Amino acid sequence: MPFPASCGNDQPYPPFVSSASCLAMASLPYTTIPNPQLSLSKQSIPIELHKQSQTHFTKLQENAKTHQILYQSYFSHMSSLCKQGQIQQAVDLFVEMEHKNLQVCPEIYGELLQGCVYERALHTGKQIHARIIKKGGIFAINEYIETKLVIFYAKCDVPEASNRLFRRVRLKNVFSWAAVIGLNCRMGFYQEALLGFREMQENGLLPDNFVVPNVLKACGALEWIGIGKGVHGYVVKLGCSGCVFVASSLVDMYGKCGVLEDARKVFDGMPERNVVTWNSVIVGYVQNGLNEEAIKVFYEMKEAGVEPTHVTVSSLLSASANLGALQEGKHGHALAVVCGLELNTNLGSSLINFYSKVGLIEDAEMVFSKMLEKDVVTWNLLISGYVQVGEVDKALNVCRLMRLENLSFDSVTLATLMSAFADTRSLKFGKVGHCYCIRNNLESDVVVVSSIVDMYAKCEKIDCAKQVFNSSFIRDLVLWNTMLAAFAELGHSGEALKMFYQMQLESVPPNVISWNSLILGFLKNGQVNEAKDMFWQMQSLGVQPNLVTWTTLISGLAKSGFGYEAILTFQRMQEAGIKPNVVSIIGVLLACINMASLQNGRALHGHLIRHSLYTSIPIATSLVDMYAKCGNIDQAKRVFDMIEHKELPVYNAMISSYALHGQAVEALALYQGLKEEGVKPDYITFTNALYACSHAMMVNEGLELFFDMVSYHNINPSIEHYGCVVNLLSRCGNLDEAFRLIGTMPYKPDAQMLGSLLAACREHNKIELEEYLSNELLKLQPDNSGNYIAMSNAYAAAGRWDEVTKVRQLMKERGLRKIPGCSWIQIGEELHVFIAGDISHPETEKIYMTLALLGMEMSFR
DNA sequence: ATAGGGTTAG
Repeated sequence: MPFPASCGNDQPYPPFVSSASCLAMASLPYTTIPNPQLSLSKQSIPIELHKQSQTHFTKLQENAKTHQILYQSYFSHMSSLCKQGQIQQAVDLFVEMEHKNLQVCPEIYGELLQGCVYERALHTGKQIHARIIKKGGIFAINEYIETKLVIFYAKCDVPEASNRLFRRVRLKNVFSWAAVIGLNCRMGFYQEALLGFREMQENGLLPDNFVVPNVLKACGALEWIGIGKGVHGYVVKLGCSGCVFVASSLVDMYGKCGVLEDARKVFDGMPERNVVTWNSVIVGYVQNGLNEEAIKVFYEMKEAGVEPTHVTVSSLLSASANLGALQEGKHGHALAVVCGLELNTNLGSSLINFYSKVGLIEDAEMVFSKMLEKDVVTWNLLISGYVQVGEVDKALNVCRLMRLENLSFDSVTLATLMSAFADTRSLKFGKVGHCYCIRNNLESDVVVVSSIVDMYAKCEKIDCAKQVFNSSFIRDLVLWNTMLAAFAELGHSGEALKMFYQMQLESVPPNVISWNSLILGFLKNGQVNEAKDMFWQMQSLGVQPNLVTWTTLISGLAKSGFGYEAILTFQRMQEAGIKPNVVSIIGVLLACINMASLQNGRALHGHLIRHSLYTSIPIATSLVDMYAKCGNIDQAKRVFDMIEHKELPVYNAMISSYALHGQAVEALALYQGLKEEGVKPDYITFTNALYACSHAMMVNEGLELFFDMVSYHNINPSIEHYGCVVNLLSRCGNLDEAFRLIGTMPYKPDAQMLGSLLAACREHNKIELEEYLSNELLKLQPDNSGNYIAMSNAYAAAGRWDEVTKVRQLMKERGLRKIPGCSWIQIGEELHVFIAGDISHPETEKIYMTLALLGMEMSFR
């Protein structure tokens, strides 16, 4: 009994009431509904028919002689208006009927309420309800009207009224049950929906294919797979498993519960499928992280010739975004355009998400500007897009625009922003964000709390992080891991271990990430054996190490001086079937550097080429670094030359290599070269180039570089930059110039700078300055015994032997162990030596030997 | 009956 969806003039149509049939109907009891087919759906009423009814109505009104005929004509016209969605006109007509004192029957209220349901006209419906109550009698206690009222309130999303009325109805039918269960589903009261389903069956009513989809939706939302399977069995027994609606709901339910095998089984067994069925499978795969599968099904769907909808494209875009699949996502966008899909908030948001995940932020911006309607999700996605490419300022600007649109931030906005503040170490903004969360009750969201804790941890405020962590009463795995990682990063392995135990006491089982952080904490604290122990423990407890675990171990071993073991671990990782990525390869190259083993480095290079792992620029950059630091600058240059599209990091690595090998001319030539290639140098470039100059004592070139950096590249020099120039100037004997520079720089001179000045003073015989500098240096690093020696030497040089004795005394008092046997200094041809106490001290003996070799005379005091 | 966004480890 399908009713034609379209109603062109060429289509034969059931005749509407003719005047004759109207008269015939007039003799029937007035409860008769003119044409049962017409009550199916409001869209079914064609305009033509409506006009017909209008003419009939006027004609009848003129001719109507009897009360009943008039009533009937009103009724059918009103019913027609209701189904047209013109509820207000219908009500007006009703009022007119009352004025004419026409006797109305309960069905007329039912008809009006149905009209209100179509239009979701809550206010009008309430007025009708009020009239029903006012009328009382059979109108107020009429099961037909009561059921209609239940459905009306249910469809208008007023659960209180709907449930109260529903409880009063003695004879509950499938329709009212369906309405109430549906309402509970829409409101998110899934358990109530399922309880209703049970109660309905207990009352002996058979659920139909209108109720079942809602029940399955509730099962899916609650992830109650047991009940879901039960309903599946029930559906089969009822014989409605062939219904597309029911079967699609089953697919969706299994997908939501994560049982994709069963979802697929239902899907494969379906005799008839529609778009929703296909969409449900695709969505199921995407929501369970099986993005490749989702894309595969999408292509199968295309093959089957099914026209995609918004849902299809949205899901395809999600899968593409998760995989970073550029082609597929762009295909999705093209498809949306070709199919003429309107750019609604969902589709637009999916597009923005896709484009920002693959790094095409301009395309994301374009989609955003084309969208007519935007909601919080849309705005959040644009903000997140900017954060992902590191444009935090732009993200903040979008926040401002969002506020101008009178939209307020939600927990997603804040979590995104906090992660940006964590990445950029912006404590100030982070604090502002935290305050916003407190004011707007966003601290009740665990995700937000995690992002706040992480922000404080990354901004080196571990106490604040811990405080926020402690004040949160919901602690999920991610929050625990955030706190654990914070302690691990600092090398506070004891605290990390405490977190690790405590989370288990609070019934949160650790995952790979927890183990990885624990291992990192030990490695950062130099506890290599403990780290290795944890690596075995996790495996014996059934947690498989992943790429990050192996990489953590490899880099940690390399940094702790266990280069050989790091290389072995790298091999074992591959034996375990894990393919190395950029980070792990860089880690193992670091091992070669720390071992200064050119042999291992070469072998590794060969291995990378044989296994096609030598693909990315970061790896090539590390290779350059490795060859240079292992002593082979020529090989470093060869690797460098082989890189096709050179970017800044590669140049920086090569310049640093030249600097390391004292090849300042080559370093400066490369600096000129990168500028000619249109590459913009950064502060690292200048650090390396300045080191090269200072090493080669190229004063003019060094000063020119410094000038270039400040004037043409707008780079604020760091203390390291100043240090290079100060070193350069002082070593060339231009101490005055060096001190002038120190006077203008916005930093306090650090130990390294003072040390290099001290050395220059020594070289150039500036004894007074040496004394001053060693004093300053000692203030900076009171625990460094080398500084005491420098100071003692300075006093010795000045012949102030009393002061030397005092320094020795001071050292002893402070418990500094490495006390050398003597201080000595050569002034002109004269050598001054101070021997402290033990003359057989190894240091003293060393000096005797040296002096003897130099053929110098010694004067003692 | 089906769709879009955020937090943790190398």
